[in-house]
Amino acid sequence: MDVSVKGEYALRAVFELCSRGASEPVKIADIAAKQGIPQKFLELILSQLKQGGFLNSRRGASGGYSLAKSPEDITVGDVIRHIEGPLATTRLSDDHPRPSDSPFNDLWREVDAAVSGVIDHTTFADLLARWKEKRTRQAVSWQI
Amino acid sequence: MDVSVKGEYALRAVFELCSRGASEPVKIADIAAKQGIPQKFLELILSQLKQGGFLNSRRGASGGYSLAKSPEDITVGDVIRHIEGPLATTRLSDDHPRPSDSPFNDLWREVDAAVSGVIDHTTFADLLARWKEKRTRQAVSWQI
DNA sequence: TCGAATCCCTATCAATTTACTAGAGATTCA
DNA sequence: TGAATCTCTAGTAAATTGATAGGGATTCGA
Repeated sequence: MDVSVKGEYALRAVFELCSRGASEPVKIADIAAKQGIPQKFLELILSQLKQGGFLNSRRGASGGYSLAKSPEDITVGDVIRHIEGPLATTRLSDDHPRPSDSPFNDLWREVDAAVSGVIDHTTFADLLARWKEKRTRQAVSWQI
Repeated sequence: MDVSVKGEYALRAVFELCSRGASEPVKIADIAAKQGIPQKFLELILSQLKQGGFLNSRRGASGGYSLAKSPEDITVGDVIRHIEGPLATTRLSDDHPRPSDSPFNDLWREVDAAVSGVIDHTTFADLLARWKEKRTRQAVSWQI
């Protein structure tokens, strides 16, 4: 699996929204600034995430984006696959076919399963929990 | 992990050499024909595999390529990494840095470990054994 | 109801990567 | 010697990536 910059921007944007609890819509400009993402590029990504049913949006003054699902119902795999398309380690195209009985087919299936095992079982609620726990551990070690 | 066409050609070429036992050097043209790989492209790949210490070569009439190691000493990971470079799911470049304490770093490490767990523990001897076993199972089911 | 703030949509683009191809040179062996 | 093979350096068309440009459509507040 290769996660493109765009893919990671999408994940960071969703994470940012998760980390703010539900509440008010957040402006693109705010997310862009907080996460260090080019704003115009982020616009495209957020719009795509909305198409995927991950986000809601509202226009106009005091508009912005908000989560359409709760963090425990969004997995990393969901977001990546929606942004990057299917995640096979080898894509078989019309131009580069591979015999259906190649010695590598089983191997690629194993790899794909291993990757899915991680990203499809990690929700943004998990990420947020780990993140918070990490931050508090750091805070404690500072005090010592 | 994304395996490029070039990467898979490299794997197929090594597999082809493994499947022929040791013996005589095999010509590029033969490997290309047997595996359906553009010959000139394969030349570059085989040369690169030689640089990596996987293959030996001999020029001239009756020349060709042969294995430099035995199949149980070559893993799929070795070959892919040598052809494709390091296999991180997200490469951090000068242009697209990520804070060293991003919430995703641990996740990417998990994914990389999961992938490595598969490809670094699969040798070409394994692939060959599985392949042979699969073929004989098919042969048996034909007879029934 | 006006207008400012925001999301929305389409188009374009430079740089890089990918998957090759071309052609000549260097070795080996018979 | 000369034919067969590997070796090396370029070049290249197509696709992808990571953006940018410039408006248009909504919404809300005053």
